[in-house]
Amino acid sequence: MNLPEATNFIEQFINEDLASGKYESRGNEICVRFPPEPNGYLHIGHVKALCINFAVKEKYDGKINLRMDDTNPAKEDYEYVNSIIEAIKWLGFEYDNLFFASDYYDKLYEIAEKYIADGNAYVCDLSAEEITATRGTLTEAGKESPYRNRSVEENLKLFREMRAGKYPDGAKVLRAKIDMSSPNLNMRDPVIYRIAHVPHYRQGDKWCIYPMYDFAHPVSDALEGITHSLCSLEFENHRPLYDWVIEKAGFAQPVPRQIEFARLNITNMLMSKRYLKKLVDEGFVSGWDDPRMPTLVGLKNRGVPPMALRKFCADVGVAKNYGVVNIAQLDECIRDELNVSAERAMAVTDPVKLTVTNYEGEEELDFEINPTDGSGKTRAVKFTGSVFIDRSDFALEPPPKFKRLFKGGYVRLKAAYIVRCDDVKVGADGRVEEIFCTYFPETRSGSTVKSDIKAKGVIQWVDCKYGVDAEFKSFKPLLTDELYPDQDYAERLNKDSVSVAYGKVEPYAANSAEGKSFQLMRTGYYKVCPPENGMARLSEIVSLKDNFNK
RNA sequence: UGGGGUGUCGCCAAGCGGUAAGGCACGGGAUUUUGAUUCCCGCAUUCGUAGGUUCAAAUCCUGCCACCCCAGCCA
Repeated sequence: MNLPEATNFIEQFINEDLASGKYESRGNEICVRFPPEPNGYLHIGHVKALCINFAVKEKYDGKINLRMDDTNPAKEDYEYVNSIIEAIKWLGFEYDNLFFASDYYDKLYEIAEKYIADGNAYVCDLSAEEITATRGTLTEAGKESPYRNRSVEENLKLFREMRAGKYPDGAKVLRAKIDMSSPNLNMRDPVIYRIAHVPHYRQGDKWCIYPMYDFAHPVSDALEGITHSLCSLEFENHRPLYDWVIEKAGFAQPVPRQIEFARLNITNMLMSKRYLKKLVDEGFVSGWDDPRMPTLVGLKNRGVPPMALRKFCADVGVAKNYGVVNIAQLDECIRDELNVSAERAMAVTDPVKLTVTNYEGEEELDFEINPTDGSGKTRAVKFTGSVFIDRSDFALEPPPKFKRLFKGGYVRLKAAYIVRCDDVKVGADGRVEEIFCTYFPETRSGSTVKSDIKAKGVIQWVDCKYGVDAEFKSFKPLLTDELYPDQDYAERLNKDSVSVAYGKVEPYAANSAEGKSFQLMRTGYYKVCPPENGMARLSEIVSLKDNFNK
């Protein structure tokens, strides 16, 4: 199932809770949730959270909810919720329920009134700037708001008026009454409701006050009966508030427990929604699904198999250390998946003509579709004795250990014959223009005839008569020097991030369905794109390992 | 300088008092009609650091050092 095994410390907490008998009243059912805010597309960083949560669900035979954490109407939209649902489906995950925090607005409001009634919340008239100014600093306590001790009646009246739309944005907020001198800034009377005369994509104009994350999230978890609320490290400081909110709301035991883990970082991969959105908005990429994007649609569009992403997360594991995984590890997972699933095809990205001078006519040869899947299946490849080979497969002056072709040398044309290079036509500029060879009929691929002729290497080729013109596009990753570049990042990210080569490819690959992936031998894994003016087009998913050029 | 976290191989990461898993990367070898794959083999006497407790410590205690997070009416 490709689920992370290393959920170790998370499992430890869950096991503790289970052992304590905390969940006996609920049949010991473990319930988790994946709570994205629908304000952007899911990216590879989210896959980690998804994998961890689904691993827990699987391990404990529990339940998992997908919950849209949509409490900020200014940023959210259906476009995003749909994309999130599709991305999760693409990864092959099946959640038990789809919920929306916005469906809890009534309940949330009710709890807010309870807070007021219990003296745990108050309406504050301070401006945002004033609240910031009175919050104190890391080392100094904050000052209590002059509105902190309003009566329950007044608070209730004011809060209801806020809801009724009597006040403009920013005029008032509802604050939790906790401790202005807490060393944890999150406990210094955090705002839990703000006024925003902004229509909500699902609730329309029903509300003009919206709950804040710190209030809505714990309550949502509790309402759904979540037992373990897994989130990233930056919420550690919020945990006391998380617990406070649930306790004061009066939820019955067992209440959810928040557990934090380190989020995923990958070298050379930008993982901040904010920057990704900027790349899209400013047109540096074609969209959220641009193949250079680390979004799931981007990765999908590039041709990355979903299971490669899952395996990657499983390999990387879960911990609380801040870490940056080398992208080589991701690439390896992608190759690993494609190695057994992608058919092989021959292509040359820098063609040089090779003529077999003693060959006449044409024939069909058997070409193994995928030597690693154990099927042994072959397909036919036409050969006319006149082919293109890659420039890098021939050397005027072969370097040591060179296994490919050079004058006087022997090499096997993959799936065909061993040939010997007799002559080379070199242009005035020193470039090889054509290679002339002799072939040996008894060395035909698959032949049982014994032959003393041996070749050290095998090279690929595309027949001159049948080969198809092709464009090979490669995407370099969106490079960053640091994780969150301050400026010029978009220019740098975009610079040279696409490169194109033109060459020849077998008609088999050229005529394959769009989206099919091939391993272009000794080059990389490529995805078939729709052809344009008679030219086949393939785009790189990930390059192959190359021990020679290293 | 307050609080909350984290420090184990180049990069992730197990380990929870009994003498350092695994993956990626790297190096070497074997097989190979992809210099791919596969397959072997190697790769931390050492766990941020300094002390202490113990027959025994990466694991317990103490001090120190480094890095990350927190002062949104974002999530």
